[in-house]
Amino acid sequence: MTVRTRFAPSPTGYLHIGGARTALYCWLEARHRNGQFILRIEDTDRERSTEAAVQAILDGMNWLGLHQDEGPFYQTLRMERYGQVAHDLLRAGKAYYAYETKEELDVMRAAQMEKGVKPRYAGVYREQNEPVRDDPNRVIRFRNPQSGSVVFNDKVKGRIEWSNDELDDLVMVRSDGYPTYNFAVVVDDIDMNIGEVIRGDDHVNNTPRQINIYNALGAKIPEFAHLPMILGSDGQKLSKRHGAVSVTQYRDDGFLPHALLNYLVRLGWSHGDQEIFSVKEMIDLFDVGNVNKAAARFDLEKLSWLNQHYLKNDKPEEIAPHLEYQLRLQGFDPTQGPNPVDVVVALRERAQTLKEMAEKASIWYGPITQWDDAAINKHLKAPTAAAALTAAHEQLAVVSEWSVQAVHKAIEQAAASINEGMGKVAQPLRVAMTGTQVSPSIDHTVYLAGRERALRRIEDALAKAST
RNA sequence: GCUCCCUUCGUCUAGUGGUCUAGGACACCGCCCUCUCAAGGCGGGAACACGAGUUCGAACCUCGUAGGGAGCGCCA
Repeated sequence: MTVRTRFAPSPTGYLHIGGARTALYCWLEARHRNGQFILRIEDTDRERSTEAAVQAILDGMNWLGLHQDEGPFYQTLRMERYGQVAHDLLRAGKAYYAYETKEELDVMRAAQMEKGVKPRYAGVYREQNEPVRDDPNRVIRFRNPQSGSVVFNDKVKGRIEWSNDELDDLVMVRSDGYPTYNFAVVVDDIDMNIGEVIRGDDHVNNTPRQINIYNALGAKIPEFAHLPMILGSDGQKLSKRHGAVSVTQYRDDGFLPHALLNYLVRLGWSHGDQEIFSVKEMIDLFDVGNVNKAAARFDLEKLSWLNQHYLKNDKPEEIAPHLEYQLRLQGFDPTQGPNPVDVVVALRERAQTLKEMAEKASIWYGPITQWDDAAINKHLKAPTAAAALTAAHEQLAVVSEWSVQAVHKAIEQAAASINEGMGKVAQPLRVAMTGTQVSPSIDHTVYLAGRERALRRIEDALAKAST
């Protein structure tokens, strides 16, 4: 028997880090157990759901490569079905109509809070058996059992027991005819044959009431796995202040999807001491039963480390398209400079993100915009600078085939010709090429500039050196 | 207020009664390498929230305390 899991976001905003991890775990669990992964959009809250949010979620999932086997299904397209199930429950006496106004309910709750008891529905309609009547306040409530308790074995939290007298008669169908979350999920999960419900642990409290609905419907109860939250680096709830926003923001900040996936899979789950996981390894090794119970903090530095790990270890040809995306994002034309593959090779040990890489690469795709005065004074105005630059210019001008090796050799010869070490030539040259004293190895730095641009920059530097 | 959940280095975690003077990774510090910056190599400091109990023996089991979180909607 195969397992079906689902990711069921409500489209009220972008796909954030917590949601992405939930999606990843659902996807991994389905793949690991050879099952199906279903995507469902929970859009019954018409006030807050937007089409743009749906698109943002789809974009995020797509970028991460978490492709669903079925869906996306939209709850608003299943209205008829919810109505039908609600009426079945009504007919069976397991649900009833109630007519309190929101104000009446508020008063009820406030009074209970004041008395120090847990606020629960305590209206009259449960017992009154009121027939259907036309009333703008008419809702359908679930007749929750009043005694006994609900027990379930959460795959991450363990055994959880909930007394039924903690639960009240929740609204299943609102006065506007739309189903509420707790009712719609159960109907959907039954209809979609979801065998394992994996979601954030803010839903543990809802689980007992949902189990009661499963029972009322005579349906098989799925397995549950409630994932702990992801906190910001300060231990507080994730919010915009942490910069931890939509997953596509991580794309634009220069992270590789695989790096984010690897980071997320290790946040709350582990396999011994292993830190690096290919997607295949994740699928093979992941088991939602091994997920930690405690919330974890999001650590951008570790994500960055992983990102650089993949920058260094993936094939440069695979990284290059991502770098091109960044270059364009920063307003550069990747065709007006060196092959991005070569840039990746030169910079991958010097940048943790593609954004950083593109910033450092800007000098090869456009003019030097930042001149470091200290660098000019120290290296271009050094006593040997002019001679070194002139020698380099001579040697580079006659290199027959422009390659990293040939450039390296030319610079060596330039140094030899003026009886100086590499440093005396490399540093002025570096400033000439970049405007700063920091860059990749000098041969790569010159090579990537291209011969014409390199020679021109040496001439410009010579001019600067003499002023 | 009530209910439920959580607690190992700064952070992510290993650990399921003896092999733990608690292991790995990120970060941090030092050294080496070096044309700059990195990357890399080597080394270092750093944790079982607290208190009782069970046991020959507890990071691991039980209870309590403290701290943190979630929920108590015609939101999801």
